[in-house]
Amino acid sequence: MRLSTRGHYGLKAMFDLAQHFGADPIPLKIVAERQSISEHYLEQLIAALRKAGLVKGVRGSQGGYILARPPREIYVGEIVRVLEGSIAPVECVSEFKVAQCDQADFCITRTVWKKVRDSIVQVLDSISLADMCRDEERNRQGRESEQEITT
Amino acid sequence: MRLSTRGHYGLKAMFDLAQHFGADPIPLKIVAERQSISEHYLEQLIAALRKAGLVKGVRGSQGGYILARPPREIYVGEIVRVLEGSIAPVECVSEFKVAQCDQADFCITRTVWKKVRDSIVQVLDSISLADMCRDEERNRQGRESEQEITT
DNA sequence: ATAAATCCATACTGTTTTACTCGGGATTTG
DNA sequence: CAAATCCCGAGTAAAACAGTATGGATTTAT
Repeated sequence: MRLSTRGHYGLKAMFDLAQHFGADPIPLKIVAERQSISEHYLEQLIAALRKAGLVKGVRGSQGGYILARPPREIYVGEIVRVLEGSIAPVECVSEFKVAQCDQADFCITRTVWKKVRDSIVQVLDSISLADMCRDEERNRQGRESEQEITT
Repeated sequence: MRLSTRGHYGLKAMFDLAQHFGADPIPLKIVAERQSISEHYLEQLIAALRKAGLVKGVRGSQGGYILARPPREIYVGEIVRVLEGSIAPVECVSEFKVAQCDQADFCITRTVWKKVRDSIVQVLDSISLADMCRDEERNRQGRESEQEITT
């Protein structure tokens, strides 16, 4: 019941772009370094995200990547779907494909997986990159005030 | 974001044992046939379930497998954990192992995966085999009364 | 105009996991 | 004793994973 590194790294990278969201594009090299991901590998992942319209690439020197929409309009669910495919614990409850299992209508185990899928979707589609940035900010402040107390 | 066939088949088999739960053990051959699973492969899965104390094996002719506890006391989450390991979309939010990621405390993407994990756990740990049998029964009756109307 | 920085694209590769298969031994019942 | 069944360990082909490698296209700075 694992995500591959694609979704894992991809979200890290998108979160990085969200944290540094602004007018200027951010070179992938920087993102890869900050997030400790192989640059070449990350290139493949971001290519998928670009084709899906989640980021824009700016070529040439001083180029880089920039979110195609503001962080508040990009949800984790979108990112995961692009990089991992349909969110579904087993194939017969895929969000996209039609179920080819002949007992689909009767199969009770299937309803279990559907419930799992729906609960995952509910979580992923309710968290935006902006939400994550806000949480990060809160965490950071929490850590800093702890520092003040102990210092 | 997929389950392997281990969890998928394993739940099917356990549900089959629950549906036919009684005094007599059920040969794996029957379960495998009913659920369309390779018998040899299922043997490996049920071995794990037996070692985990979820089913009991009865050797010899007229032998088979039987649930170690009544269906109402066996939850889907247990079965999945035995066959798939800790429920966790990424390793750093495993239920068991300690996180070895050095930025664990700070990493915001990690909190996303934690939320996903918790929502999956909540679903899987709230459905018992008895719940599934009850749903199956309801479904069956629904289909039958539909038949009556249309006939 | 050229060099550097960056994105973009395709192909290749070693390792691990998956989903089995195979062969045989141990135990119980009729 | 024979049949049915559980029990156990090894082997294996194919796919997926997690990258590498190589080089071309485009833009900016000097």
